[in-house]
Amino acid sequence: MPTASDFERMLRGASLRVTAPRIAVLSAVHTHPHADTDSIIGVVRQNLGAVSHQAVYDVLRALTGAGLLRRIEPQGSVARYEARVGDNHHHVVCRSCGAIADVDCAVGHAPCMDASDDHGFVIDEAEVIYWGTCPVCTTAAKSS
Amino acid sequence: MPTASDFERMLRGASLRVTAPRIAVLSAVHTHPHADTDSIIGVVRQNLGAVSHQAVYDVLRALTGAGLLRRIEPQGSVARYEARVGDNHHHVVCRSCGAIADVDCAVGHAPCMDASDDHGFVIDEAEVIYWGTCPVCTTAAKSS
DNA sequence: TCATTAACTTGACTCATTCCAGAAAAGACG
DNA sequence: CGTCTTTTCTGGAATGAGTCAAGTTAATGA
Repeated sequence: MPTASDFERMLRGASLRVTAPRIAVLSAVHTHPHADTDSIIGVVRQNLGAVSHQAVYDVLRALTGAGLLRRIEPQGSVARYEARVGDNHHHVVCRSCGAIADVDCAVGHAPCMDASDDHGFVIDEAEVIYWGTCPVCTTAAKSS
Repeated sequence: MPTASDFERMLRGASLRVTAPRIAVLSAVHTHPHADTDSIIGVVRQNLGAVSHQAVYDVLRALTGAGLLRRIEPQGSVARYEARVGDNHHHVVCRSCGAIADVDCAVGHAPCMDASDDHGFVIDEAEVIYWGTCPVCTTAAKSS
């Protein structure tokens, strides 16, 4: 788990100013992967006290733009954030409870990047979302 | 292009009642692939006159649930609908203008279905979105 | 044709996210 | 260390896609 000074280094590395809300948000996303904005606000407030929701939205956007965070928003869900960036990985989402888990890319280095017919598009990223049922919900469904 | 009676047959096949709004929505989505809800409302009203937005939302949900339409919502975009269902295909989205194009699945029958570590999830669908720049925006960027 | 039940209308409402303007703090520089 | 400039934070209002609820209308099937 990165420390506050690690977060500070990350911010400086991205030429972003170092502020308490930013460190708190970074830390919150690291400890709560795939959390939605509201949960992040809650965690940040637990650590810092009063922080406006606007500040958290701003920080999330700034950090996402700087590449320190990644924003994901599966259908039917609000925006969620995660700290794993730069390694091409994807997600499994549970249709029943909305749980999200990370999935490393199945097919090697730059996978799924081959569209059969790209219609002239210049493709720079392939985003994959697996839909299914998580272990908990699968068990619950069987026993009912 | 399917006719009104084709749409009627599709609705009956899904044991849904045949109503003017439903046929109009089906037709609108067929003629305007990847249209958002608002555009669909516009097209439907051009054909039928007054139709409440609620009716269109209801119809879209009913038809999506019945498998006659498919709902897609790329990040940063509102919900969009398309009529191509049942054939595993994906989408390319232009980062610049938001244009969407269909892409047939690159890797054969049930592709991308192999997550390297599924965390115990039972996966039933893999959704792929390619991000890039469409031909129009690529050209525009070059000439500037 | 009539009864039943699903679908549509209207209008208010929710809720994530964004916009705005002023106050505060951070970093740079002398 | 103190001032200046820029960026960030606060608080509140606004936006907009989508939903809820109650009542009316119309499709279906006997």
